[in-house]
Amino acid sequence: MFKNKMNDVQKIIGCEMGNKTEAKRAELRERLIAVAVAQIAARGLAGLKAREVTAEAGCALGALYTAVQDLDTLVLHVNSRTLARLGAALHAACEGAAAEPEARLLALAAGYVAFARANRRLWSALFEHRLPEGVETPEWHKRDHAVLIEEIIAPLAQLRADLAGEALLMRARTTFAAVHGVVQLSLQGRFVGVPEEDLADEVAALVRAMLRGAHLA
Amino acid sequence: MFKNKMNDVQKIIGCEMGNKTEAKRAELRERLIAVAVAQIAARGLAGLKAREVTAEAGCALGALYTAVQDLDTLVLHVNSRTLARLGAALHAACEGAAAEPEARLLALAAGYVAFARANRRLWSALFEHRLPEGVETPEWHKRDHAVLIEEIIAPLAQLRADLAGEALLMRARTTFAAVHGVVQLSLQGRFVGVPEEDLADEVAALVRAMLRGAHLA
DNA sequence: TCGAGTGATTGAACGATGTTCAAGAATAAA
DNA sequence: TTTATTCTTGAACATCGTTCAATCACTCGA
Repeated sequence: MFKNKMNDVQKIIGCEMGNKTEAKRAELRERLIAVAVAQIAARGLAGLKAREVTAEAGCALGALYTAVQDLDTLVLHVNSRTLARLGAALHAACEGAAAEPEARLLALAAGYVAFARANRRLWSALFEHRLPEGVETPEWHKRDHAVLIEEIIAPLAQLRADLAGEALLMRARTTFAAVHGVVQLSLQGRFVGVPEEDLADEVAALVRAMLRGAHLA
Repeated sequence: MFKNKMNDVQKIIGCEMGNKTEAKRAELRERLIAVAVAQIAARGLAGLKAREVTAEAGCALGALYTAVQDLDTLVLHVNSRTLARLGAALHAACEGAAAEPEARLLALAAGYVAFARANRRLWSALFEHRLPEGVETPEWHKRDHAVLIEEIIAPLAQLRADLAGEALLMRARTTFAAVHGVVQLSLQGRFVGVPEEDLADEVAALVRAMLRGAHLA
């Protein structure tokens, strides 16, 4: 009866699964994610529909639920892709700047603004999306968020030799969150947001103010 | 044929409408808003359902669409109530602080953090809610957002005598947005957010850094 | 007071949506 | 080839917001 039944470990590792099945499943998942990226980029997170994604990916509606767990999980995959691209953009911005920590942090903030403007809907989806209450974000996706603060830490450490470890990490998070807040309210077109044409200047002014303040701490 | 038909102006002013009808309509709207406030406070914005709201308010499902335009419009009314309470809280925080502008801005930020924590879901709804694409926020609701930056302007003007008018307003928006960003990412429990127990301290540190930086501008 | 006219209320119906599932097809192991 | 297992399919289901024809309540002039 259990002759051909894989146990849980084998399922997870997938070592006994046929190559054809495995490959097709992976390819379908890839296609679904690519289509979802396109849909969110074109019509926003709320414009992502299970029926449209599967139709465009060339599979039945139900196939989505074997390729990925959920429509929510599909969004997480899309967000992971976006975070990877954002991470690359921030890394490039940092590398391209002068070595002084002030210049690096200003370049990072400018890079963040540029990426958000150039990838509005995909960037918005990163923070619009909410899992249903009680559902915890899977670990593989949590880790992908690290790119948002990774590049901040080194230049911030140079400016704040008194900070290290947890305290430094915390200040990096706060710095990112402050810049992010200005960008988000502006690009959402909120009443209290800064007009988009002034966004870059205001973010630069904010970063400079934070840096001068930090310097004297 | 048109003997009893009110024209548009009369409709808007409502002077020819019977008192009973008018009163009932207003009372129903009030009840719906109150129930919606309770539902969002209890289960979040996503937990607001037309059928539950109307059932709890004691009216039929369809009545919601004569009392308010939309479920979205009902949320706007809820948000306006929340903004009014938030405005009062910020005003009180400002009044209760010392006269020095630094103390006032720190008190405002602390008041914002306290309100957000004490009214999590209602506060979240202020920024979670999005109107369908292409639908513009009505003017009456836009105005209610002013409370978010009103109290910031005076103390900020004292610190930055070089700023006035549009430039001052813009810097007030940026200051709010920066603080808001830190609070939002933290209370959402995002990976890059500051742990909630450190939120108050981090926000205070951010405000102090921005103030010192602004001082030297 | 009364009757016609107007708008409000009702709840069934509609369309859209995410998700499930039984049946059939495809694949892998024996 | 045979058999067990998994994948695929698309109809069905549950749950939304919203509409609408029928009914009701109210207002106002006569």
